[in-house]
Amino acid sequence: MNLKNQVEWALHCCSVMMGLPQGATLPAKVLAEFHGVPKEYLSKALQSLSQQGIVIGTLGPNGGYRLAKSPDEITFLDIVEAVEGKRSGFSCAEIRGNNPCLPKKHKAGKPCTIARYMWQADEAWRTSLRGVTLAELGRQLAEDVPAEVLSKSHEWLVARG
Amino acid sequence: MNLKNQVEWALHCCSVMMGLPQGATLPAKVLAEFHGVPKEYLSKALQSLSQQGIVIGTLGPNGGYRLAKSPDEITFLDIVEAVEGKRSGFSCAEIRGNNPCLPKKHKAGKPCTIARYMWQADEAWRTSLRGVTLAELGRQLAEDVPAEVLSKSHEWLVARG
DNA sequence: GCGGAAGTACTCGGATACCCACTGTCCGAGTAGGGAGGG
DNA sequence: CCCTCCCTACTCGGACAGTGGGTATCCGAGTACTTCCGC
Repeated sequence: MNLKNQVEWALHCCSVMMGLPQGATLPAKVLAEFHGVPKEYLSKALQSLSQQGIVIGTLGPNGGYRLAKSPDEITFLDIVEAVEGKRSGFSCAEIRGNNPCLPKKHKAGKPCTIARYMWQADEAWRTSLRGVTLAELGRQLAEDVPAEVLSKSHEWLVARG
Repeated sequence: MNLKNQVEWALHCCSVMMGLPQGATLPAKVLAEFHGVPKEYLSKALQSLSQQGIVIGTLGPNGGYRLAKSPDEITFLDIVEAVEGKRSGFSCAEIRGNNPCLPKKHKAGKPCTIARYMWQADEAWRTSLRGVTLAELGRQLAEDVPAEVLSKSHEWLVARG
């Protein structure tokens, strides 16, 4: 049940886009170089983010991506769902319906009890992700990463953006 | 990031094994018939449960599987982890290490900030699953499923076990 | 009639093919900027 | 000198192969029951 690598890449990309000056953009090529991942493949993740309205892609020279919303309006869940899809990790195949003792009358009452518990856990996962915004990530990064590295990275990105 | 079908099957199998008389066993063949799934493949899930000490497999005629512990000592998490593995769904590839602005000195301090948040969500998921025991599932099933269906299923299984 | 041993049928357990989705890559559509030419 | 038009180069966006894990299946190892034979 591994999440795709794209999820990790998308999160890191949003993280660096957060530090951009207002209106500035970063091309996928630069983001890929910065993270050491294949450019063409990373662009697929960015496309997903673009389709979900999390980032905005601009064409032409000096084009690229930038965040579509304020960092405190973008949660981890938004990014994860954009790349990974919104449906639950647990899919109920309704195998209880194969029970030979079940009357033909398709009761179709509540959803499967087991699935409910699994979805409940899934919701706990989503709630946890929903509680973390990009702004929060930015504050935490400022604590974890040396200021020098942050500023040098910032310059490196702006110079190439 | 879908979970395997095996997880669903394993949960359902544990659910029906819970109702067995003390010491009685259910062969994989019967469990497969009851749930309408391929026997040979289901047995792989049961093997995983067996290796984790959740169920006990008995060989020979009248052999089969039975729970290894009391239903209130078995959680959803035990079953899910037995089939799906214990490692987190999010794997950090440490792409932050590819940052060209990073000094050569490998700081290797805290783990990646982004990964920490993802693992935190993963832990919330596990905590939710850890809070549901088979006994709890049994109580909920007694509410959701008509008593007639439960008793007929019970008879059907005991007759073939 | 009783005990023991061999045979048998049934079970689990691991080893073996198949297939879809994630991974990785490519090329085309579209646009913004720059330069050349004319007024 | 300034405006307009065209061209180029760069960007994103969708379409195309390769590979690993999940899915499905098979056959062998091992055991408990049954049955048969000898005592």
